[in-house]
Amino acid sequence: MTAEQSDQPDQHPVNALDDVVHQRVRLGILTVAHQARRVEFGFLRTALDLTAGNLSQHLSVLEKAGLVHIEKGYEGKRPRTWLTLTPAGDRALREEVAQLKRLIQQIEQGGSDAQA
Amino acid sequence: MTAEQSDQPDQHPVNALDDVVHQRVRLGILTVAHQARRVEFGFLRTALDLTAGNLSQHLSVLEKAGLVHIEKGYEGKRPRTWLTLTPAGDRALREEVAQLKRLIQQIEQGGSDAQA
DNA sequence: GCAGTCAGCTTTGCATTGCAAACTGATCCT
DNA sequence: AGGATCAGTTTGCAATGCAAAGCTGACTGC
Repeated sequence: MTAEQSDQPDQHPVNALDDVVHQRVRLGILTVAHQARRVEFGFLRTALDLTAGNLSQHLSVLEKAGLVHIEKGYEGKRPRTWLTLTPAGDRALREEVAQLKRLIQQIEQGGSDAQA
Repeated sequence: MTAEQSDQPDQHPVNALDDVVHQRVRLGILTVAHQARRVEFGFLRTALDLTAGNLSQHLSVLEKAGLVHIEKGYEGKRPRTWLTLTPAGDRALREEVAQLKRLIQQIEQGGSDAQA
C-alpha cells in the first residue's frame, strides 16, 4: 500500500455529480422536461407534487444554470409558462445518468451481502 | 382548499427518494459502506475528498437516521472511528437504487409522455 | 517531564438552499 | 360590480452544508 495516486483527486462517482442537477426536485423537473418536448408549469407542479413557489424557484435555478429555457406567453387569455431543456440541460442530465449508473454498478457488485 | 383529484398522490420516482439518502455526499458514504463491511473515517474522508468536519456531520445525520452504526475505538494507540451500515441503511440504499433505476428508465425511454 | 507538533476527529459560525405563506395581477362567475 | 379562481412571483424563515477553528490525546526533542 504504497503508491498513492495523489494526482487522482477523486475517482468516486458521487464527486462527479453536479448538485444543481442531482437535487431531488430538479432531477424530477429535468426528467419530465426530457420526456416531453415542452412542459407547462402547471403540469410540472402537479406531476411532481410541488407548491408553485417551490417550483418557481427551482426553475430559476435551472434557468440561471442554463439547463432549461423558460418561455412565457398566453394560452388564450391565460398566462402560461413553458419549459424546454436546452442542449446543455440535456447533456447535464445524460451526465447525471451516466454517473448514477456507475454508482449503481458499484453498489450492486461490491456487497458483503448482496441480494437482488 | 379544493380537494382536487389528489387520489394519485405522486407516481413520480423522485418523490419516492429520501433526501437523507439522496444527498450527494451521503449517497457516497452509504455506497462505500455498502461495498466494504466496515469503513474507517479517514478512508471515507480521502475516498470522497471531504473535510473532516463535513464528513463528521454527515455521519451524525446518517446515524441519527439509523442508517449507519458508528463505532469509536483505538487502533494501537490512535483513536479511530469506524462505520457500518445498519440493516435499515442497507434497505434504504437498495430503495434509493431501485428508484434511481426507475428514473433512469424513464429518461432513457425518452418517450413523449405528453400533457394536455 | 513538559513545550511543541501532529493525528483524528468535533464544534462553531456563516452562507446557501429549500420550503410554503403571502402577495400580485389577471380572468371567470353570477 | 364584487368575489372567487387561476398562474405565478416574492418574501420570510428554518434547515442544510461547508470549512475554519477548536479540542483531546499521543509521540518527539530536549
